[in-house]
Amino acid sequence: MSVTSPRGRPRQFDRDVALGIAVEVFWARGYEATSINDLATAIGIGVPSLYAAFGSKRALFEEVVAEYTRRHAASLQTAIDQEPTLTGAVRRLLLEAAAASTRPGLPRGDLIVSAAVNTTAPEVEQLLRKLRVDGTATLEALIARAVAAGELPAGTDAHGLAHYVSATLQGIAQQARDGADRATLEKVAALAMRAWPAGTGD
Amino acid sequence: MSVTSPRGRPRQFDRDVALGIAVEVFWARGYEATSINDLATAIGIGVPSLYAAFGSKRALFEEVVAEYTRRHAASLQTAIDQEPTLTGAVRRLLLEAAAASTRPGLPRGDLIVSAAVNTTAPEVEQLLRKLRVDGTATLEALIARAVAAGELPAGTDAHGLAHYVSATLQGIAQQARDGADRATLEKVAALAMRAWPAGTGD
DNA sequence: CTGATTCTGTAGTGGTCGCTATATAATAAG
DNA sequence: CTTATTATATAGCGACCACTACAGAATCAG
Repeated sequence: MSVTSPRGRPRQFDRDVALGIAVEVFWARGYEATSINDLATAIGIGVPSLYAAFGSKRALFEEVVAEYTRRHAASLQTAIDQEPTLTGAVRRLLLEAAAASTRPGLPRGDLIVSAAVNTTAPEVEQLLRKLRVDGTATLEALIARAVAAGELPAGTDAHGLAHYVSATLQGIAQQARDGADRATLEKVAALAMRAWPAGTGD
Repeated sequence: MSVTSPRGRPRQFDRDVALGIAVEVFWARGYEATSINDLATAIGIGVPSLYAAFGSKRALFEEVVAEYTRRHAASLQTAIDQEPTLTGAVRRLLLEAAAASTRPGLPRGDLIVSAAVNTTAPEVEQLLRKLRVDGTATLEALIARAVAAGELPAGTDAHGLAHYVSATLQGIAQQARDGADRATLEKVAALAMRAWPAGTGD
């Protein structure tokens, strides 16, 4: 009963599959360098079908960003939920970024970091920038809380430390785009943890 | 005598000034988002004059990259030449990246890092990628030499450490583009040095 | 069946891109 | 002056961009 046939000619492709393909194309080539024609060809449909299903390039990209986050992004929230300490969560976040940025069969790097760096569409650039800045702010709040809770030393600079971790995460994604392999980036992640207040570990 | 008038109608603009303007426009907007028309307008000349002086968009961009490096880039070589230790040179490099990425009146971030991230011109992307990768390789060689010379501990992973420093440099540039101020990025640079083998200092 | 509805393929729209043909303006050489 | 040479401005080239008008195809309800 939940799947009642809608009226009219049925769509000849799976919208979710199409969205997944769009994620990979945008991830690999970026927002501006990906044309509607590229997407339609990769999905295997005509251009008007793509517009009927997703509205516009911008709207599709917004769906792509959400879907990418769901499927592929190393999540700060997941790390927090599953690690007992913030120190462990951050180390895990860095290691997962190294792995996720070099997954065989998937584009390298991070869509949020590199898909809209220098575009003629400022709103798209701003969309990803906001996600990055919000992530840093969330991290800063978590660090401040950990300091207050005594997990991290009093006097820890939450603002600087959050920006340091974000910079390292983005640097790892960039290095992956430039060809660094997973082992190298995991070393980068491990090295980065040496600057963490508690030292090298938990 | 060195400045003899060439034959024909003289050029009505200063080529070096024009190049400097092109550096700032490409630095601010990136390779692909900057049109020939944008450049000609910013310089204050017509499009054919720009082509007569610089050949093509690609050729102009190559000159821009060289000029940018000369005028604005924090130089590893300069840091090496002026600092007695590699440790000091790297710290200086990181701090100068923080400053150079947030200079008032100039575009934020680093042209080499962000001007050609996702383009339809693979050769341009490759040009900047090569500069980044070569920089990392140079750093790795310097670290290996410092280990051999006893400045850094035996067993130091030159490959991982070089990629860590490069990742941090690129992360600093990205954060600057996202709005981080100089003081914050200098804290990031200082934090990054805590992962350096010799500890926090020189 | 008819009629309403929705999707799909063809074939465009106007706009911008990098680049250039052409004519004219400005200089030096003779 | 004339002639050669170089720079400039106008105007436009073909290619691609995001996007869509329109007609036909495929499904529904009745």
